Amino acid sequence: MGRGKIEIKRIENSTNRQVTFSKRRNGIIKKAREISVLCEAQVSVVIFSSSGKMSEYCSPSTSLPKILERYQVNCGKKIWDPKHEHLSAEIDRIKKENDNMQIQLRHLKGEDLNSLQPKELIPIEEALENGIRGVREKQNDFLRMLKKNERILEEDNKRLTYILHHQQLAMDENMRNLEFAYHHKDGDFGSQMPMAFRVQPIQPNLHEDK
Amino acid sequence: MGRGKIEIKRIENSTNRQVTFSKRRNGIIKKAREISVLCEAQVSVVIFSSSGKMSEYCSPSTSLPKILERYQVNCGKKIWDPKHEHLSAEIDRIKKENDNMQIQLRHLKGEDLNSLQPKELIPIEEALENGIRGVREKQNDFLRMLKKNERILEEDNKRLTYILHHQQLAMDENMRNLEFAYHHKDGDFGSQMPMAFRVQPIQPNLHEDK
DNA sequence: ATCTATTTATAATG
DNA sequence: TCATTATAAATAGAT
Repeated sequence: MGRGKIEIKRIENSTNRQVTFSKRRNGIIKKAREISVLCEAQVSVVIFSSSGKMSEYCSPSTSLPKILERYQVNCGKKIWDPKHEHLSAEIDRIKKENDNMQIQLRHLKGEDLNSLQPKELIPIEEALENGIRGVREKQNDFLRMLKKNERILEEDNKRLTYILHHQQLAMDENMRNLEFAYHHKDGDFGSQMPMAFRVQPIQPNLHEDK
Repeated sequence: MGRGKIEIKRIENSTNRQVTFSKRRNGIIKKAREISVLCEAQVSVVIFSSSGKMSEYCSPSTSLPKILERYQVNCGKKIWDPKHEHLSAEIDRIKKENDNMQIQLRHLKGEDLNSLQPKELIPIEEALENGIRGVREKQNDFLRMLKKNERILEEDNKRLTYILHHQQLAMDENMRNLEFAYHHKDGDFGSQMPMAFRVQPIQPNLHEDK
């Protein structure tokens, strides 16, 4: 139905194929809609283009799950059975894996050792020794880091204290000079110098955080 | 498309409706087959007549479950049945459990410790110490058992050696008596006494087995 | 997208 | 249900 007749075989020209797909897909979906109205049929159409785009039609008053339900009842094919089997197998596989790990864990925790032969204890002992070595190493790393941090902070502290001390001395000197100057001009102006200007050395609690 | 145009609305005449259904159903399925060949599309069509009769088309090289799988992936709608959902949930649960154990195991083996805080190392260390204590205890048990076994075997050995020694003496005594008797009767019959009767003490290698 | 010559589907009929 | 056929609808190819 068109300017020329076409054979029903793959359309090689990709543009043509794409165009034909669009037209015919619309055609099918229109027909599906029509038959469902004209004849009270329940229709489900799902179409994937070669590029993966999906189109769908489903009669009003129903839904894909309902259609599938009827499908299974009707033709006896269990649509989901293969999927179920696959999932069940997967579960078995994972559970087995799980059990093995469970056993390994219990052994490492020193439980259920009665079922083991003396030779089987050796790799477990080695693993535990490796483990404890690793953990202790990490702990030492942390300790070293803390110590180093502490040392740096202490040095900072010392430096700051030193600077503060010298500032203090300088300020005291200034004060004395000011007081001297004002006493010898027009009275004790120096006594109005606010206390806030006096520097207080502080000891921040630097060792506590992180 | 026919002798007359028809409105797209329910066909009231039931015979007519049935006939139209047959024709249009064939038409749709033909079109579905055509588009899937012409355009490499994957198509699934399921049609129920008002009387409940089912017709189906599915592109070659695919199947309803596959189409539905893609459908779900595409539009996100969950159309699988409760059983399926249950299994999926189960898998998720077990996988999570698995991951947790995996992490625990790796930590106990002293791996992946960098992601941990110092405080988190403490329970791991304790678990490892417990574990190694358990393993060493078991090893000591085995050792004690072996020592005990050895002691028992040694005592047995001593006892057996003692008995053998006395049997030897008794047999030597008998031999002498026999030789004496035969020398004084009709010749040296005693020299034909087979050597096999002479008892050899044996030292079975009891410490090696098990 | 839109157009149109032609093919195809199908409504009516037997 | 099947075959025929006149006509509506779909669409291939062109623009």
